[in-house]
Amino acid sequence: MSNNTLKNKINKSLNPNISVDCVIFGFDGKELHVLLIDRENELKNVVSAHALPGNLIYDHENLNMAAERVLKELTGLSNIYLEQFGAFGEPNRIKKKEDQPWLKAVRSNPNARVVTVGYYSLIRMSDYELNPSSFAKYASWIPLKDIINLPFDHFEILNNSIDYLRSNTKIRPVGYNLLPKKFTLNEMQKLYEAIFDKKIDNRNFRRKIINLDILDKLEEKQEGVAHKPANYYQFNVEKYESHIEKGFFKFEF
Amino acid sequence: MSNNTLKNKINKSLNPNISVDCVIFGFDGKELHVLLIDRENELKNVVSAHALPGNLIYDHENLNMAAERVLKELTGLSNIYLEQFGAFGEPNRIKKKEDQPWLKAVRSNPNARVVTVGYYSLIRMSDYELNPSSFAKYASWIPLKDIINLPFDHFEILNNSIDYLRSNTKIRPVGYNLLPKKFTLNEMQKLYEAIFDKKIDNRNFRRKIINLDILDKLEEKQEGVAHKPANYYQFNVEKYESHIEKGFFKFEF
DNA sequence: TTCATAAGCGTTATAATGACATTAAGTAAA
DNA sequence: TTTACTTAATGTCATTATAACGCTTATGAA
Repeated sequence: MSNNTLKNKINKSLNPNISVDCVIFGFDGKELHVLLIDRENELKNVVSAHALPGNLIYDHENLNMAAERVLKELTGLSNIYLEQFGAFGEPNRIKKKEDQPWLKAVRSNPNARVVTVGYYSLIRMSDYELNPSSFAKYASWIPLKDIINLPFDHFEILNNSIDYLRSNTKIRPVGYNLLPKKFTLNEMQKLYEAIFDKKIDNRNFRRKIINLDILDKLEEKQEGVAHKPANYYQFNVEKYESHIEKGFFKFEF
Repeated sequence: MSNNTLKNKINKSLNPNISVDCVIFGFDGKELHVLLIDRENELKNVVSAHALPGNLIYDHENLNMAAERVLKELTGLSNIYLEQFGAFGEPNRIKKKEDQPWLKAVRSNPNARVVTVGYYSLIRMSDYELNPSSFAKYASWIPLKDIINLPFDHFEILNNSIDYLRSNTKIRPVGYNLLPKKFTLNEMQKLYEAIFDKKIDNRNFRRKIINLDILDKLEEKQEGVAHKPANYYQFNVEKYESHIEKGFFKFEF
């Protein structure tokens, strides 16, 4: 084996100690959902069938690339903007007894100590529902409120990601990756209500979001609805980006 | 070797793939400083003598523990509250040519791919100046503005930590770990000015910080100063904690 | 005594906030 | 064609937060 071939081989190898886990949030217009993989495909009778999509990284890829790859491999999703929100490194984080069978089934080195880096993303649920890849059947949207435990430290990771999402949402606008291209202000408000899990006054929400000056009001209105049709809006990407660049602004209710 | 001894040996081993790096900020009343280690002690003629204190983690410790240990080993500092601000995992982050001699000098596996987790802390500079441990001579406070490059990706890590510190400071009060136990409002203002690198109106600063209701005004005043002596304040830990618990508040100028 | 220095206080005009109720525009059903 | 139903959309007001601004005070030093 030449030096080069060896090098390639090394570079393509999974690093036994570092993984990424992805928390993918979706919004169906009513509540937040999380995309979880169904481990029954790999092992019957696992204690908790669902888990965050995650896996070891390759030595030749950076953490973002790894998160994107792993997400694609496990759910079929690609071209997703992922944001890192924390590293999780308790030495016993994957040592729980009930998690061992699954680890042994999928890892060549199931006893290695693994530090994982958490990534999260907000996506349009419809994108995933409409374009299932061959892998898609192994993952599904679970309403956030129905998730009461997860294997490993995934439940802790999930809770961390929610905190992060909320913090983030308070200091920059959210929804560009989560709402449809065209959306009504009420749809956007519903999203904020879902994220913060509380009712928001509609007049104040509108005033505030309009004053941010990151949305363009379109000519188009809803059609075929049995009530006053709502105006469609879309993000003005330029203003939106510059707003995020410029930094913080308060966005609380 | 018994199974147990083997286990202990494994548990006590450095993980070749995961490190922590610490960005320790200090404040001397005027400007922010960063605690950097001096690598000349380990290798003469390194391109950049200074580096962030950091090293590989042990398999038996979690990331926080590792950061605390590494910091202690390299600088003598202990009992420091460290906060994670990000993971850095570019595959080539420690592959720069000029960094290789040092790596070869200090690492048993200098070619391993290492993902590092960044921690930062704010401490009273005087604590470190007054209590140098035997290791202390290998580290020193460098004014932030004088740091123009660092080995590996440490400069990027440093810049990330500054962003994080600023973001953090905008949404929660800072200074509990950075200011002396007793401090004047002007000292606190100077700290905020150092963090944001801008002048703040003193009347508005006072109003805002007082309204937060996290400080206790002490009876004590400055003594021996050639001007009106300032009142000392201290953090009211209970109110301070509950403020942080409760969550966000805007603190901008 | 006065000088230099930083401390500490207060007002005002403007902007942002939260609380609150009614009208408008469309479809569906009677 | 009228009425009912549903969600969209708008405005005011009292309160609070903000930014901008200048003067007085307490002390040690000269």
